[in-house]
Amino acid sequence: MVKFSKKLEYALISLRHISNAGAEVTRVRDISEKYNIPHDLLAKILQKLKKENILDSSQGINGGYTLNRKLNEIPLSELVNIIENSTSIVECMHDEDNNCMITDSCTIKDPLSRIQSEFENILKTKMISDFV
Amino acid sequence: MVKFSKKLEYALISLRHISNAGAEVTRVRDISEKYNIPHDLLAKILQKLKKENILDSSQGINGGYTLNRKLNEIPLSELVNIIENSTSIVECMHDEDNNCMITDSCTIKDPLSRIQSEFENILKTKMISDFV
DNA sequence: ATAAAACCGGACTAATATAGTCGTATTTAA
DNA sequence: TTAAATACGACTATATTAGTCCGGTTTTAT
Repeated sequence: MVKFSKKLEYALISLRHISNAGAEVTRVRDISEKYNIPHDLLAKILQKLKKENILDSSQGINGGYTLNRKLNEIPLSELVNIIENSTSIVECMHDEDNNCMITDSCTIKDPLSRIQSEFENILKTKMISDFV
Repeated sequence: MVKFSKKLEYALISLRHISNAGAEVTRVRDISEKYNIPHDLLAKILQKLKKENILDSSQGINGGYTLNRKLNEIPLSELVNIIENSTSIVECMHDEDNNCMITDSCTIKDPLSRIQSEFENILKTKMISDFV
C-alpha cells in the first residue's frame, strides 16, 4: 500500500554515513560491509546519487564519495524520485480498445490520484536530514 | 511507493455498483461481466466485505449482495485494511542475530513510520462515498 | 606499471508480492 | 433434485523488486 523500497533505505543509510564522514571520502565498500548491503547494488545507487549531484565522487585508488549538498536542503521526495520507479497510484480500467469501462464518469481515479498528491506533498516537506 | 492494488479498485467499483442497485441484490457475475473483473477473484473480495459487515449477502439461486453500511460512514482506511496486506513501511536492518545494524540509535525507521501514520490519517478522513 | 577505486550498461537470477484460477462444499428458489 | 448462487482454501501465473554477474573503461596514488 505504502512502502519504501530497500534501495531507498540503502540510500538513506548511505547518506547518513557519508554525511557523518564529513570531508573524508567514503568508499562503497565501507558502507556495504558495515551495514551488510550488497556491494554492486549499493554502487549503482550511489552512482545515481552522484549523477543527480547529491553526492560528489573522486576516482582512483583513494577515491570515494562525499556529500555535495546539505541534507537539510534535499526533500525526501527528491530522493524517492531518483531511487524509485514512479508508477501511478491506480490505472484506469480499460477494455480491449482502451476505453474506460466506467461509462458515465470516472469518479474513482481522480480522488485516488488526489490522495497520491497529498502523499507526495508530505514527502516534499520532509528533508533527508529529518531521517538520518 | 504508494499504490493501490487492483483488489482495492475492484472493491470500490463493486461498492459503487451495489450502492447504485439499492435494495436489489447484485450477483458477483453482474459486476464481473460489466467491468471485466475476474469472477473468482471478485467473489473473494466481496466475501471479505461481507465478513466485515460492509456487505450483506444471501445465498441460493436468487442470492447476491447488498450494502449493509452507508458508504459515507466507511473510511477508505477501513477498506484498505480489509483488502490489502498490511506491511510495515520499512523493515529494520538486522544482522544474523536479529540485532539492529545501526548501532547508536535508529533515526531512520521512526521518521519513516511517522510518514506512514500521516498517510493513514489521510485515508481515515476520506470516506468511500468520496470515490464512488 | 599496478592496484584499487569509481563508472557504466545490460543481462541475468532469485525472492517476494500481487493477481488470478481451480475444485469443492453449502445454500436455496423453483 | 437441479441450477445458480455464495463460501473457502489451495494452487498457479504474472509482475515487481532485489540482487548478481559480466565485461568492461577511466582515474589516480603509490
